[in-house]
Amino acid sequence: MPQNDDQMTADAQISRIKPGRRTEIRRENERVILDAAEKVFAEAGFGGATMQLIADMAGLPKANLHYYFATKEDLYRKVVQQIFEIWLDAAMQFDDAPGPVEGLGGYIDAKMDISRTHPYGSKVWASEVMHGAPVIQDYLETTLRDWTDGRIAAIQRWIDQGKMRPVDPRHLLYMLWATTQHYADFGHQIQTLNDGKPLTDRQWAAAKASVKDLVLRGIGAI
Amino acid sequence: MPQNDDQMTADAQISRIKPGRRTEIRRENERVILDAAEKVFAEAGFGGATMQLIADMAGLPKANLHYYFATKEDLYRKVVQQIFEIWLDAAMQFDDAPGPVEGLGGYIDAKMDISRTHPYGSKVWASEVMHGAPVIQDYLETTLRDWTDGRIAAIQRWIDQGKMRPVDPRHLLYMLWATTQHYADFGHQIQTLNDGKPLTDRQWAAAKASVKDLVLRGIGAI
DNA sequence: CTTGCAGTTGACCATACGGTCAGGAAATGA
DNA sequence: TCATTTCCTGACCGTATGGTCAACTGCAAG
Repeated sequence: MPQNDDQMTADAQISRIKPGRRTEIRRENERVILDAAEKVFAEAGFGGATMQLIADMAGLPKANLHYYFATKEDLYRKVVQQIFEIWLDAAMQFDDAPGPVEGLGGYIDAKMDISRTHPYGSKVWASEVMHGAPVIQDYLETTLRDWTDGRIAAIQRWIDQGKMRPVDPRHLLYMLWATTQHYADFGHQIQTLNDGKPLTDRQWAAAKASVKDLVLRGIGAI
Repeated sequence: MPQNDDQMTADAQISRIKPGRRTEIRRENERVILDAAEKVFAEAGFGGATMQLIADMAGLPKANLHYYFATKEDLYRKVVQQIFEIWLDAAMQFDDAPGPVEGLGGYIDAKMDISRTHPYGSKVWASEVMHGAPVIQDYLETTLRDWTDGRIAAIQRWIDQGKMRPVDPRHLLYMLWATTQHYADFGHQIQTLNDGKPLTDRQWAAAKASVKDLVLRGIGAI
């Protein structure tokens, strides 16, 4: 979002905004390309995606993509990294929560929201992992592993404090990931089973409520 | 690698077995090709898979694949259909079960077993759905929809009979699919978080037990 | 205005891919 | 044995893809 402090009639003055025209162009184009790439990679897979398709969707000549991103792999890598960061941000919900109802409930809410707002990203992530994580293996082994260990400890603490039943924290986490991401990754199947129509706001709310209810009852936190 | 199953010794005698040599050759080769294709499609996606790769994995010349399967799409379609049938067979567990503990518990067991024995098939299915189900859309709209409606009715019956809490049967089904298939589709991630080693028999048993426990407690059937 | 650099793009290239085909090998039936 | 059908496969082809490049445009500093 560019800041338009004084929106005057002539754009000659407006063009002289803070971040500099050059940087602005670069940022905007990278944004457009990354968004197009995310969608195409999600819908066609890495192998099925073509630079031409991404270029068409971004409304730019193919050669221009290669000016901003050296190779197809490079572009793909940036897309996956971007998703990973969004995905990790949702994990914040977990921290400084007094108990499982707030911690896990908030985490489910956040992840369900991401499944709705970033379905393409979730699919790219899923596809990447399914293919053996060729470009994010190091993330899995460092960041994700550390994060997972930390949350398992947090859950174990809640168990020790008697705030929930003694369930295996690891498999509980897997269930959260699987269930919340399912609404993005298998969104097409869900839509087909919903008479071909996307879930309404009300249906999304019901989905969130169902997931939270099932999980929180399952761990005996309600 | 040329096929040299039985060299000169038993060749003449054994070749006169029941189903006819021709049919036998055809069946065996189709089997080998389908298995190789399932693995390659799962690991590389439809777009990333090449007929040459599948041929190499099957130990046959590429032209031979096109003798048995006209096009790449045709081969892919057969792979997906094969998976769909295995997947539907597991659904039998659901039928004529007196209550949710046997019905849902048995279904979870069956689907977890499939996730372990047919991880490639599960991934191909997931990939197909994520890409908008270009070749199995009709299956989703007919067979899968009918099956889903039937199971929802069965679950609702259990609810009406007071055998479980009143949860939304549809979202419960989604949770079962998501959770069980996660162990196949995200198997690489799970393995990475398990110190890079595949789950042992004991760990798989623990996973099954955790999933069943969480779900059956969640629906109040235990 | 001049110079220089970031951004833009049509045309082009080497490669790899899905698919074809002709002709040979092996099995089957009479 | 011979004729016919099925099976096998190296060589080949048109196309599409990722990537390159040289020429061009336009912004911005001196």
